[in-house]
Amino acid sequence: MPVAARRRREKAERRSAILDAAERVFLSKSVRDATMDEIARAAELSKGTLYLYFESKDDLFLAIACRALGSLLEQFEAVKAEAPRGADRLRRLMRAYAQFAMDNRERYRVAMSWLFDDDSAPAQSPQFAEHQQLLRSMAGQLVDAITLGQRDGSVRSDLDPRRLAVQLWGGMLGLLLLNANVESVAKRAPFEFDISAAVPAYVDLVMQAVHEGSAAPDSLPVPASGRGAREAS
Amino acid sequence: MPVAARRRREKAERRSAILDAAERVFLSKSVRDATMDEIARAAELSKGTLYLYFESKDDLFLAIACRALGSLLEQFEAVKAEAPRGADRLRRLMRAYAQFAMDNRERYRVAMSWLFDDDSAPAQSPQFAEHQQLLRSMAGQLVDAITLGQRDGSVRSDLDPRRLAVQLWGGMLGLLLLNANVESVAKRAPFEFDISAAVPAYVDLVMQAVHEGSAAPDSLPVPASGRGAREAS
Amino acid sequence: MPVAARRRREKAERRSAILDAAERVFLSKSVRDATMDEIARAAELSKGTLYLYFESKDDLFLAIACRALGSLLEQFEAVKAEAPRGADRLRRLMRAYAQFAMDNRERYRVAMSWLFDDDSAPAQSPQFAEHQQLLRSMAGQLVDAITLGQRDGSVRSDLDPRRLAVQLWGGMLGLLLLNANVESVAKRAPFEFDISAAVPAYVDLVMQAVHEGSAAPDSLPVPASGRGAREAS
Amino acid sequence: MPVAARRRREKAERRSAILDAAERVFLSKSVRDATMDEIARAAELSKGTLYLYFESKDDLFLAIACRALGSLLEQFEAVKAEAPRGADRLRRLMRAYAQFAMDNRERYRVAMSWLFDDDSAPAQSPQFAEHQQLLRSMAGQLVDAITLGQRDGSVRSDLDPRRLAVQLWGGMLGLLLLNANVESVAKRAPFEFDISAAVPAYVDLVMQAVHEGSAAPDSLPVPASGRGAREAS
DNA sequence: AATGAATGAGAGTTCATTCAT
DNA sequence: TATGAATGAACTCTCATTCAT
Repeated sequence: MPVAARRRREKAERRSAILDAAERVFLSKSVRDATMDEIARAAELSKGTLYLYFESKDDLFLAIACRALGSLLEQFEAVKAEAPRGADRLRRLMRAYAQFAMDNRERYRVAMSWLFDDDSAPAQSPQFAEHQQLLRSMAGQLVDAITLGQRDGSVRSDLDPRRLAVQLWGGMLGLLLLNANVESVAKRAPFEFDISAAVPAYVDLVMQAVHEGSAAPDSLPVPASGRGAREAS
Repeated sequence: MPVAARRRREKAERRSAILDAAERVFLSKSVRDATMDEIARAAELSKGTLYLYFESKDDLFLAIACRALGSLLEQFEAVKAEAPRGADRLRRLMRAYAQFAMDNRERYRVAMSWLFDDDSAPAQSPQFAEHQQLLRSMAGQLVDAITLGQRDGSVRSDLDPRRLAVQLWGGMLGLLLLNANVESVAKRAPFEFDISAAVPAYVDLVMQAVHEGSAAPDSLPVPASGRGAREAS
Repeated sequence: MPVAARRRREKAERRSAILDAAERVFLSKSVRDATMDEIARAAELSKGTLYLYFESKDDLFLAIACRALGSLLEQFEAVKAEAPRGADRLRRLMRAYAQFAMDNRERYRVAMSWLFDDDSAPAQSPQFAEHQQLLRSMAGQLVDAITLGQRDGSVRSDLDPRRLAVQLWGGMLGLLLLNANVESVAKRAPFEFDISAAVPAYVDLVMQAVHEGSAAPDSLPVPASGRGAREAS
Repeated sequence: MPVAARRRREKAERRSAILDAAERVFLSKSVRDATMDEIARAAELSKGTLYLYFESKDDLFLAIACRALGSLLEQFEAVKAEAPRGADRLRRLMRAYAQFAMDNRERYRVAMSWLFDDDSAPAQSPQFAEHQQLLRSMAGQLVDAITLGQRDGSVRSDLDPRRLAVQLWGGMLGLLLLNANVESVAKRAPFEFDISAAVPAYVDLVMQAVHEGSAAPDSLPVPASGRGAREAS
C-alpha cells in the first residue's frame, strides 16, 4: 500500500522539518525563552500541529537533543572502526566530539542545556530513555578507548578509566559550551580571542597528560616511572 | 552630617540584606524559576521596595554574581601574594577556583548560569561593568601566572598565555558545572561516580601538561624527564 | 435493490456502534470532558468519520439522550397498558422513572445534564426535534395519568394536572440527580446515608399527597380517612 | 491606623465587586463556559488582578457559592427564631429556601451546579471547608425542624428525620434547578406554564404528606394510625 | 465511505514591573 | 522610604471542526 508508505514518509519529513524549525528558533534564544508559538511560526504550521508530533515542549526539545547525539554517536562509531590504538582512538574521539560541537553549535548548546535544566521532563517517555542511552553509549566509547589504551600501553595505567573519561568529557564540555554560547559569553567576559581556536589545542594539551609516559605524543610510549601516584583517588 | 551617614549605612545594609535573601531564593531553584515575589517575601519587604534598590531582576541577579566573584577574587589575590613561582601559582589559582566552586556549588551555579543566558541584561548598568571587570581581573590573574611561569621556566613557553588561560578556565568550568548541577546531570547521564572527586585530579592532570618540559603534542616529542615530581603539592 | 438495503443497514449499524462507544465515553466522564478524540478511539474510527454520522458533538450527545429517553418511554408505554387506574398508573410511572434512573445512573446523568447546559445545540436538527418530542410524550403520559385519576376518583381533583405533573417530575428529578451524581455530591455535602434508598420512599410520600381525599393544604383541611392504605404497593 | 483600615475595607469591597461581576458573567453562561477574561472585563480589572483576590477560577466560583449559601443560612436562622412549632418551621424553611432560590436564580444555579461538578476543586482550601460547613448547617436545620415536629406531634413520627430531610431537599432541588435553568429547559422541554408557580404549590403538596395525620394541614395534628409502615427503611 | 493531519481561537495561570498612596 | 494593588503580555497546552486525499 504505497499510500501508507507515503504517509509515513511525509510524517517523518514533517517531524524533521519541525525539529529543524525548532532548532532555528532555539538558535536565537535560550531554550526557555523559545515559545511554541515561535516554533510554529518558524515551521509555518499552527501551534496545534506541533502537538500532533510532539507531546510537549520538553518532548520536542528532547527530540532535538536525541537527533544531535545520534549523529554524534555515528561519528564515534566511525572513529572506533578506524582507530585501533587506544590513545589514538581517544584523541580522535575527542576531536570528533569537539568538531561536532563546533560544527553544530546550536544543536550542541541545546543538547547540553538540557543536561543542566532541573525541572523539565518528568523522566518518563521513550525519548528520555533514548537520550539516556545515547549519553551512556558515548561515555562507554570514551571509557573503552581508555581501557584499550591502558592495555596496549598508550595510556597511563595509573588512572581510573571512568574517572578519566569524566575529566576529559567535562573539560571539553566547558570549552565547547563557551564556544556554543560565545555571543553571550563575549558580552560578559570579553575574551581577546577566538575560543574555537582553543579547542583543538586543548585536546592536544590534555591528551599529552594522558599518554603513557606522559611526555610522549601519540606515537611514543615511554616506560612508566611512578609519576601517577598523585592521581590515586 | 551624621544623619546622612547613617542613612547611607542603612541603605547599604538593606541592600545587602536583599542580596542575602535573593541569594537564598536563587540557590534553592533555578534563577529563572525564582520570582520577585519570593525574593520580597524572603527579604521581608514589599516587592516594590526591591525595585528601589535594584533596577530589575537581572540587576539583582548580577549583584549576587558580583559578590560571589568578588569573594573568589579575594582568594585569588591571596594566592598571588603567597605563591611566587609561576606553575605553582597557577596550580594554586586553579585549586582555589575549584575549591570555591565546590564549596559554593549553588553560588557557582548561579554565577555561571548567567554566562549562558542570552537575553538578559541590556549590558548597561554599573553592575554589568563591575561584573565584566571582575571576570577580566580573574582572567588576568591566570594570564599573569602563566607569563610568570614562562619567565621562570616552570611553564611551557610554547603556549600562548591567553589561549592557555582560556583552555584551563574552560576545562575547569565544564567539570565544575557538572559538579554544581550534579543532581540534574545524574538524572540524565547516570554517572557511576562522584564528579567532585574528579576535580582535584583534573587539576593535576592538566597542570602536568602545562609544565615546562612537556612537549607540544603532535609536533614536538620530548624525552621524558621526571617533570611531574616538581609539582608535588 | 438489495445493495442499497445492505448499505442502509450497515450505516445504521455503524451509527449505533458510534453511539455505544460515545456513551461509554460520556459515562466515564462529564460530557464536557469527553473529547471527540476519545470517542473516535473508543469507536475504533477516525475522528473525521464521526462527523459523517453526526453533525457535531452536540448532535452526537443528543442522539444518546434520545436513545435513553426512547427506552424510558417504552417502559412508560408498558405501564400505561398494564395499569388502568389513575393513581396506580401514576405511581407506577413514577416508579418506572425512578427505577430507570437508578438502574442507569450514568445514562440518566448524561441525559439530564443536557437539560441544564445552556449554550449547546442551535436548536435546529431532527435530533433536537425528536428529543423534544420524547420529553413531551413523557410529560403527556404523566398528565394523562393524572387526568385519568381525577376522572376515576383516585387523584385529587383540586390540582391542575399539568402543574402537578411538573411538580412530580421536578421533585423526582432532584433526588435522581443527587443519586446520579452521588460521588460528587458526597464530597461536597457529606450525607450520612444512601440517597438511593430515599427515592422509593419519596414516591410513596408524594403519592400520598396526591390521592383523592387529601386536602388542598392551607385552604382545605379534610377529615383524615385512611387514604394511604389504598396505595399499599 | 486608619490607612490600614481603609485598605482592608477597599480590599473587601473589591473582592465583593469581583464576585458581583463574576456572578453577572455566570448568569449569562454556564460556569464552565465563563472565562476569566470575561470576568475580568466585567469587573473592569485585568485578569491578573483576579488572581490577587482568588487563587483560581474554582476558588472564585466557590466564593460565590459560599456567599449565596451564607445569606440563605441567615434566613434559615431567622425562620428558626420565629417558628417554634416543627411542621410550621419546616414549611417555612422550605419556603425560605424556595424563595431564595427563586429570588436569586443565578446565584442558586451557580451554587448548585458546583454540587454536580466532578472535577473542580481538589477539596482543599478554607473556601471548600466553609462551603461544606454551610451545607451541613442547612441540612442540620431541616433535620432539627423535623425532629422537633416529631416531638411536638406536628410531623409524622414514622419517618426517619435525615432521610426525610434528603427527600424534601432533593425534591425542592429538582424544581428549583428547573426554575433556575428555565431558559435552557424551556428550549428542550417546552412546558406550557411557569415553573416558578409550581414551587410554592409543591411545598404545600409535600408538607401535607409530612404532617402527622397526613391529612391535616399545618394546624391539624391528627392521631397517628399506622399509615407509615411502608416508609420504614 | 473513511481517513487523519491540520487548524486556530482561546483556556487558565504567572510574573516582572509600575505607580498612587 | 516603603508599600502592595494593579497590570497585561506571555506562557503551554487543548480540542471541535474541516478538508484534501
